[in-house]
Amino acid sequence: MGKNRPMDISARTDYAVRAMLSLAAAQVDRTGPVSAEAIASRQALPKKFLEAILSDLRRSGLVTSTRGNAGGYALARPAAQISLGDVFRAVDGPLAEVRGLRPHDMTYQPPADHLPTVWVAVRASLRRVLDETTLAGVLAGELPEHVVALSSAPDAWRNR
Amino acid sequence: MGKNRPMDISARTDYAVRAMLSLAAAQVDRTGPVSAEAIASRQALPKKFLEAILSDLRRSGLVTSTRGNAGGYALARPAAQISLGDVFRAVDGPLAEVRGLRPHDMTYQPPADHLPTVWVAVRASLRRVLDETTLAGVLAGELPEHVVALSSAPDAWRNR
DNA sequence: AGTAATCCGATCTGCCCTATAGGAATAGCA
DNA sequence: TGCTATTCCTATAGGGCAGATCGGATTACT
Ligand code: FES
Ligand code: FES
Repeated sequence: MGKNRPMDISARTDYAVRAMLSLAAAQVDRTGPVSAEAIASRQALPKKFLEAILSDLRRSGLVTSTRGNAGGYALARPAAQISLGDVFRAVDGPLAEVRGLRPHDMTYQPPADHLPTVWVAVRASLRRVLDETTLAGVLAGELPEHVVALSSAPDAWRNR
Repeated sequence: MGKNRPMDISARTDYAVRAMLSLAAAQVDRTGPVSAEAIASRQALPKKFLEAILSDLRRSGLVTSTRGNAGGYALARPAAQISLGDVFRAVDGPLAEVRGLRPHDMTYQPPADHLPTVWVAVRASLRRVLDETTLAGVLAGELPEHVVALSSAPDAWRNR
């Protein structure tokens, strides 16, 4: 058995989301830009690694940065207009791939010829959760209805 | 940007599913056990690699094997009672993890404290697709209603 | 000038994915 | 008994990338 899970939320992605949530909180409080150091110490993230991740987020246009004294990072848009899907794509690229290709680019011989439909459904299902959940929503604990429904199902919290 | 996608269906998983579909077809046709060589040549898979994968599937109890002349592999249960989720778990372990841990085992500091709910929803969403799609369903092109709905949405087949 | 940040490139460690090789064990058949 | 086809097991190689850190260059404010 391999060790790479089909769905693996990497440290980089996890850190990126948590950093973005910190920036979202700062946006609400109307305080100025937040330094990497501040985020790192409050969320217990490795500082240098975090710096690299914030660079990715800046290059993707999700955050703005200010250099020099009293500089730091801030969200480029209102937290309600940034989805987790945006963050995922900024640090990891496309949400879902099959052997390094986009799901709909796979071609198969029978009897596997209906597989692309399943792969596309998997990706669509991910998008429904990640593209409709915003930073503001996570911050306030107000998630989309269907996300709440998914997470509150009987054994959604149990292993399988 | 990293290269590991959040959802990455690996070669091993892809091969496993295609091999299982071949065995499902053989089950319908009531022919005997299928050799690794036969599967490999018909689905264009690397034979030795496939052998290792079939070993995983056997250890997980999804397929049975017969050694010696005219031996090969066969599904251990009817194709309608084996889900893609079963196959995924057999070759890759748990469907979804966050930094190597189960989604509900993550603990966060505010303002990230609502994240576990989202992670659990992501996993639940995956389960809804993979655990309810069976080999028989993929073989016949008869997928669950909500899977068809997901895959037939307007831009489900487009990049984003 | 001094200070506090971002920014950039290089580097290190180890793991694990993909794939192959070689042969031992097994089962049917002539 | 020997022949053949096949699973089964162990070992191995190559490459790539995740995770993380260092040192310094650059920028901006006071
Ligand atoms: S490749 Fe089979 S145990 Fe992992
Ligand atoms: S770590 Fe930033 S480009 Fe990948």
